[in-house]
Amino acid sequence: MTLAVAVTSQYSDEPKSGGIASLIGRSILAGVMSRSYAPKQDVFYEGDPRRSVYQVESGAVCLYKCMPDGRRQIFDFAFPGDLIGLGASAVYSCGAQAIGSVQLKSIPLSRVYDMASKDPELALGLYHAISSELEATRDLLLTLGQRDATERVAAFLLTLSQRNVRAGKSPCLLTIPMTRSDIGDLLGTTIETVSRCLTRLRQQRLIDVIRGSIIQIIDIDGLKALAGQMYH
Amino acid sequence: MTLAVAVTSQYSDEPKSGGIASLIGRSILAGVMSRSYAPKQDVFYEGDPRRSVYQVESGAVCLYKCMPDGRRQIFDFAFPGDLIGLGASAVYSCGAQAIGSVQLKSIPLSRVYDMASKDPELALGLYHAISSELEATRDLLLTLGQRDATERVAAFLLTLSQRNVRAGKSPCLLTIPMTRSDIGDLLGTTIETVSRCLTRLRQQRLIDVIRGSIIQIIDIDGLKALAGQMYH
DNA sequence: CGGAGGATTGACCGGTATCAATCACCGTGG
DNA sequence: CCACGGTGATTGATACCGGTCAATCCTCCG
Repeated sequence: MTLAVAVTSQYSDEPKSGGIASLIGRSILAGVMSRSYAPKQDVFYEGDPRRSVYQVESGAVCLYKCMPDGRRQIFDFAFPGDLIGLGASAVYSCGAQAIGSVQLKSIPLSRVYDMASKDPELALGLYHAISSELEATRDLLLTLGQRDATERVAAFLLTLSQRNVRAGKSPCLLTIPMTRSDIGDLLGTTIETVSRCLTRLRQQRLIDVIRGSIIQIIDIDGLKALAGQMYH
Repeated sequence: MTLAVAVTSQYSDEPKSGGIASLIGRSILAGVMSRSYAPKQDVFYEGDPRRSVYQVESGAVCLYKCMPDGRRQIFDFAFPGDLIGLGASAVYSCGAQAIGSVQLKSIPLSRVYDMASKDPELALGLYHAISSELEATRDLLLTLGQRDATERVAAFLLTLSQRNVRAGKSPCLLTIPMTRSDIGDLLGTTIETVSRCLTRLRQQRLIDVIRGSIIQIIDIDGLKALAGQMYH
């Protein structure tokens, strides 16, 4: 059995950075104190020198990039266990901002690379972590390029559902920590459209909006069908 | 000087896989025979077991994913020197198809991983290669999520321009190997809209469409301004 | 020269952005 | 404990960008 197969089977089912996160967690992040961030507080800005990698302990962080005129595109939300800040270039290629109150562990990138240069398994772990991010980003790209507004919202809810499953929680009871504006900036639409799509999904008896920030999925298969499958 | 800095400075300016490509090229791909692919021929399909990594010798390849109903999202075009097929999961997460006639070198992934498991520098090189892909994908995501049709086409032309520069060619004389349909599937619009935006850019004296597949950029700064900067 | 595929242009329509008003939720202070 | 205020969410009316359908044009080859 080659390392390729071993590595692949180890990480292929990780939606995001779970595999490498635990790897780094075991070898490096263990014992590191976590720091608190207030809602809306920036963890790092796009263009800052890339000094640290962070692991979310609690709360949610969004990764985004802004255009000169203020338009904002969110690339992903990071939840407990996820790593943020990995990348090849010398500066962060996107900013990171706390959604609510957040706790993060941080580790100097130089130390990560230092260890990775002596430990091929760790280096390949970094490779796999970024690969997973790339796949998730491509999925979102497919969503923005090909799906209409309702399908986008459905797809978004399904990724939240999958994250719940990964975290050992119910796939159908979603707590939404981010605002409609954040969702809009992720899906390339507006607050109003997100809201309208949610009511449409509610009217179709696919979901139930318990309290704005709490959404219950009633018909997850119907939701998957609407989003265009691909969520096996 | 830590390895982190060394590695960063070595790769940070590579828009895509140039750094790792040359690294792999030197160590592995040297001497490998290249194989020809006919226009529209598939290199690999989404879902195929991930066995090989390819380097484009000549021509252009598109990476894409299709939805059940036939909608297609192109993630990127690969040009000579670019690597395709890297990734963490056991199967290809997207398909690859030749745009015109194409020549590719291929190398078994197992061999790459085999070497990477003994050579941390190579492993970190894979990490950097994927990181660059991620950054390019995020840029496209920003384009699809936030820019209108004309801005998207402008941004697309500018990335082609940058690739030209990277290949040592003129930044303002673009040869477009892909069809309008391909461009539309990259930008999340239709053939007609792409065409209309090109004529609009022509009317604004920003470009000149020499012959459908040959476009001259007249005012590259104007084009950058229209796309919303970010192309320093 | 003629045919075929791709590109352009036009007419029309629908989905989504925009602008605006109302509503719901939650923390604060009376 | 309740009234109040502020922020975020929902809903409605309207405009417009871009998708769709259709016709014509261009370019490349046979």
